[in-house]
Amino acid sequence: MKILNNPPHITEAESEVMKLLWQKEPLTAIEIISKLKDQMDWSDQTIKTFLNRLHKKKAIRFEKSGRNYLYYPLVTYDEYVKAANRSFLDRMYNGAVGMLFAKFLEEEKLSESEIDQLQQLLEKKKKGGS
Amino acid sequence: MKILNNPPHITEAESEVMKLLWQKEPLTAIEIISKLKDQMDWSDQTIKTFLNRLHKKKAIRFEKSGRNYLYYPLVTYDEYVKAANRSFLDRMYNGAVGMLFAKFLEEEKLSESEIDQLQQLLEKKKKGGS
DNA sequence: ACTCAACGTTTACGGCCGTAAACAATTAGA
DNA sequence: TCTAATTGTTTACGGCCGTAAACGTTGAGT
Repeated sequence: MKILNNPPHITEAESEVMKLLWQKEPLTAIEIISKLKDQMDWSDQTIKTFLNRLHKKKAIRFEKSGRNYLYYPLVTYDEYVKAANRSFLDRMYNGAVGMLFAKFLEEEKLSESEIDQLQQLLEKKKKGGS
Repeated sequence: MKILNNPPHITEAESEVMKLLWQKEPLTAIEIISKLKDQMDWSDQTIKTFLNRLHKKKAIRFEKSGRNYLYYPLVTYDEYVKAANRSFLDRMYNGAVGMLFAKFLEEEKLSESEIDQLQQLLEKKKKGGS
């Protein structure tokens, strides 16, 4: 019995709206619009479009409380990241996580402490590995 | 003095053409078209379009040798993967490799041997870290 | 010299995405 | 009750992408 369907696809611009909602929920339209207007240099109309599209694809919902509309995310950050990761992993590495790690390790410089952290994560994974 | 510009953006469909060329170079148009026709169920025209677009964006080049056209990649697989990785890393994790690793480790199951392999890679990185 | 096949080039078209204007509805306050 | 502000909805438009038809060129063989 499958309950959770795949989260809807959230585009990069739309994700800016979601990021706000993942930080604090709910937000009013004014809050969302004014913040993104600054940060992203978007017009109000543009932001309204994204809110509308996100609503249509059921990534957010809103309630009206008097004159204010309150926005809530319906897709969690984790669902979003997970879906994006999966899709990238499949596209680029045919699902082979090992390959992905190897490539990133080869390309990106990691500080010693980052490496230590990863080693600890791997150790934990080895034991409790869920 | 900058010599290498960023590689052009190669879309998913286009990458199917590139994959062939990364396996064996050069290839003739017939080879490319007939292979993708089967594998991808694309029409000849579609494949020609991709060849053309890839050429326009300088991801491939071709030579005419008599009646045959020979295709060569201009973008290497490594450049392609590297650019895609960078772009994904920036988009999703703001460039923080550590975060990316943590998320993938959390989500994907790794076999014990894969974990061992990664640990070795990390060890090597720690010492010789290029 | 002419024709057919092998290729490249141009044009097209619907869908998604970033961007935004214009229109509609509703409600708090004058 | 009228108005202005707040917010949602509809429509638009150019660019990229997947998909493909139509057209043009050139060279090998007749």
